[in-house]
Amino acid sequence: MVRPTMEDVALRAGVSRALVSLVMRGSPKVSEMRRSAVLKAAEELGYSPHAMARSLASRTSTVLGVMVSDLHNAFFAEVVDGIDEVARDQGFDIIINTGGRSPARERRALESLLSFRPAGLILLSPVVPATAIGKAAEQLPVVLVARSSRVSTVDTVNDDGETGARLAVDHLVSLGHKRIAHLDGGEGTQAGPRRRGYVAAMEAHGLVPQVVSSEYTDAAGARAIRGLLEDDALPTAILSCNDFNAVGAISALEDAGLRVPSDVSVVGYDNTSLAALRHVSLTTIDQPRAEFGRLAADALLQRVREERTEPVRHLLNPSLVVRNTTAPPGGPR
Amino acid sequence: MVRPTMEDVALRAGVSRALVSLVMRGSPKVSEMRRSAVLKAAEELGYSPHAMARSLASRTSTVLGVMVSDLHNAFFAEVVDGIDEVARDQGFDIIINTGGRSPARERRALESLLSFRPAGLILLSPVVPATAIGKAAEQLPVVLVARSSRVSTVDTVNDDGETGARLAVDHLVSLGHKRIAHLDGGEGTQAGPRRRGYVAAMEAHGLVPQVVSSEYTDAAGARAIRGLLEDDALPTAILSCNDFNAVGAISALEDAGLRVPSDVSVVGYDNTSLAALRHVSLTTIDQPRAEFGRLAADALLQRVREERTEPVRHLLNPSLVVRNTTAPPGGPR
DNA sequence: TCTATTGGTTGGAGCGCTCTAATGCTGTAG
DNA sequence: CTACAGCATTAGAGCGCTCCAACCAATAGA
Repeated sequence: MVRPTMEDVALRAGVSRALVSLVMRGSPKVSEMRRSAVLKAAEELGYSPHAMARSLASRTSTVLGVMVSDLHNAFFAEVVDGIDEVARDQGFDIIINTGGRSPARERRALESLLSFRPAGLILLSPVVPATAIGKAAEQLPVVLVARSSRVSTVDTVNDDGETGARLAVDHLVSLGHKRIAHLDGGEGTQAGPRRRGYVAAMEAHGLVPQVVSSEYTDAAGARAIRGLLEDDALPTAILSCNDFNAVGAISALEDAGLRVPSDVSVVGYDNTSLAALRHVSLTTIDQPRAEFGRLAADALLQRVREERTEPVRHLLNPSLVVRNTTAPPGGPR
Repeated sequence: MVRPTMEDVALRAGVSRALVSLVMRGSPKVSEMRRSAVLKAAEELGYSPHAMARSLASRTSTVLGVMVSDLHNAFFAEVVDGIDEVARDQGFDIIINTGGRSPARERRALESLLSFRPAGLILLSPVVPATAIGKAAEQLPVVLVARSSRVSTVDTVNDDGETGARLAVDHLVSLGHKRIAHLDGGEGTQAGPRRRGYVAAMEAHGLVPQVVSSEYTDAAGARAIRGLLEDDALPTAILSCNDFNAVGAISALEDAGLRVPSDVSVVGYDNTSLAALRHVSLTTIDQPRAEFGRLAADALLQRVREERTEPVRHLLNPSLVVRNTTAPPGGPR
């Protein structure tokens, strides 16, 4: 249970600790003879460098901290894939932590991440107050994904929710829909842009927006539909704030004896794996998630290397994915 | 961008570095006066301890490493919740890393985790070879979740797949089903026990098992059903190897004009959030995921504290969750 | 022959912290 | 008055590593 140190390797290879250090860091100024002797000794002892001691001594770090606000959401998994890809490529490791959507837990997770003194931090849709983010940004480079910031030392990567909502409305209008309601995401991240995009697109088509208050869950989607049914205000098409909400909406529509898409069309947002299930087969808006991760990691590494000081604000274009929950009003011909 | 050190705090509070160290570790042998002076200085400077330096100096760690084989699977998120709960409770932090189901990436993730010299390691359904796990277990306590091991220094936490499959069969039989097929998980983890449990339960009821080769995806579930339809061998009930497979099966059944559960009953396995969606509302087998995490963390911490040396093998009982995809054959009365 | 130069190698300081042993400082007993 | 606890406090070594300056051949240039 006790790992060998550089000293042990040096002793075994008959060289100095400093030389072992050079070999471990792949320095070119080591003779081939010594290098192989050191590597052999390291191999035999099962030695691997102590990341913390290294980073303590070098006053640098090859670790990027990633705070995932919600591990349950597969959305973030794909962003992490993108981050990981770029990080690994550039010789950085990542460590992940999660706050479970609770500000208190997230704060703790942040503290924990910071205590490792990583080279930089990527926060995926954080729920902590902006001040906490600002404080972290004073200590190291920070990149935000799926949350905006005005702090000039913080880079951000977001999708263009307005464009996404417009794509959905355009699609529905092109099918012939005129009465299109939006089930709103309330306080959720990105709910604002999506709502604004929806309203703007409706008005651009000369249609009357109908924003229905809802949330990012399937229960909320179902509830919103039941409300519309009671008020006799059901439109011919629904644009949900996200896929979960859309699936809840579909379920409530079917419960009421209505068919999707013959009677009502439904569009989700996010293109989660859920939407792709044949059983659901939801028309939705796709965000380039892995690209989010890649851009975030790129931006962070630029800051780490001090190649840039002015903030970057990535706004990525979403795209429409047409599946089987949208059709012309009155059903497919 | 430069964080204050203990020295800075000491200077500001007019005490020695050692005293600051005592305060930071909550030692009782510090006068109230000095303590508050130190805390005030720390607060003013925005000081927080350097976890790596601390662990280097103390030769101990308060960090638990968690390797999640697949971040895309929400199953693991709930296990992590359980781990986090226990760890936090006992003053430990967790750092997460992922291997994305690729042995090579996972190996690297493991190395990275080890380089932080955590107090212990929890591996969630790892895909690396047993030898790699054994090697890690020589250096620190290791607990495996959703994967078994015969190494005596490694603890394991698994669900009892045989019992779970039996619960499902019993449920279907009690509804009156006699022809029940199992869509098999192939090489997937836990597929074996589930298959064995299914076969044993069928035989216990005097019924003929029908194992259909499939996989842990919704496409595979659909494919298996299409095969059964072609062969004209469709039973009245299906036990899928997991929820995704079950949803694929349902979708293929509906495509063929059959109704679930009137014509065919379907049972999933895992009780993922997918199963709970009203639109799916899948009868399934629930595993106590958070409990997995809690038990894993408990077991690990026991090893870390050297309270135990003989291995622990937790085998948790799953439970049946009845929703709307099962009914008596011939439809609900 | 003597001095530069080069490339490989090494000792030692120091990163931010913990921990042990020693220190100073009361207060009380002998 | 000295002795000795008992407590709060501190100096200093050391955790495993990096990095700098110094060092030491061996070769090249004068």
